[in-house]
Amino acid sequence: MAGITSQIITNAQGQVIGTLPLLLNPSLTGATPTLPLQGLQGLQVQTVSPQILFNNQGQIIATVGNGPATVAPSTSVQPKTTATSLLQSPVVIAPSPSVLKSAPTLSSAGPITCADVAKVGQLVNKPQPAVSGEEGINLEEIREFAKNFKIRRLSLGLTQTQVGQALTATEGPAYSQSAICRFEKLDITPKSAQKLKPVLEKWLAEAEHWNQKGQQNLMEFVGGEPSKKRKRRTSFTPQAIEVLNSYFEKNALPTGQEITEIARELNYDREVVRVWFCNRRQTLKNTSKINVFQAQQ
DNA sequence: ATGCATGAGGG
DNA sequence: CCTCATGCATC
Repeated sequence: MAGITSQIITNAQGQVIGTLPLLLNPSLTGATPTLPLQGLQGLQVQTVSPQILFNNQGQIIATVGNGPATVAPSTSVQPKTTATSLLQSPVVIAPSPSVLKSAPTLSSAGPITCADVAKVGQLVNKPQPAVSGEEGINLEEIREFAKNFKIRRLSLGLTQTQVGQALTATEGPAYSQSAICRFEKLDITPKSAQKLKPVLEKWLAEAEHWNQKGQQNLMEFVGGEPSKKRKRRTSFTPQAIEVLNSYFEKNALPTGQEITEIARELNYDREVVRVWFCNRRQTLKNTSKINVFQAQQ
């Protein structure tokens, strides 16, 4: 059809609303992700350009502007992409050797920065204290990946739940649908996001690889096991929530005795009230961190 | 997508 | 007990 080289489709807000499946490039079989992309943040783009986005199940999950204006003939119109640039040739980056097998089982997720990758020759002390501690995480990189992850996940026709199940089935860190959701929304602390990123990146690379060999390989992988049961979630009444919130505003960290009193007043289990405060504080923090990412929907 | 629950780690 | 990272359960 059209041999136009299109890339990520973004809207005026800089949000990605569509992309192209990268299954049509013959030369990239497993060397696409986990690439040491430096200045370029466009690992999501390849060549080709269908106007319909469909997953490996043959389902159409999105249409890339079914109008005659989205994909202009020779005008690679670029609405307002904030970061992603389209300076990418049809050829893939490089046959990254063994970058695919990394085991970030725990923290210490090396804050590999663009600069570091560029100097893989010597690998000396990193003169970059910028990436350290709590607020030294590569936020924009994570943000970029989160956005990408979702697009590619959808291209594979997988739901957050399936990814979670697959992640649990595979070796390595396991995560749930909740985690996937929160990651995509960046409704987590930068630290968590940084830890999750390599895991998802690796998994996604493999998933795309299997997808090329046949969707069945991919699907058999997405198994899923039943799960354990747990205490039923307490549901506070709107009134109780109001009272709790008012207390929280006055004091987000009530003492044990105060908690006891509040619990008695509302007639809820003391432990439940205590946990409510804990969660409230945590939610507040995570919500605040979002501003750091400043990229919510 | 989000609320409450769980558990590990730290004091 | 708290914080934090996560997840089951539920909206």
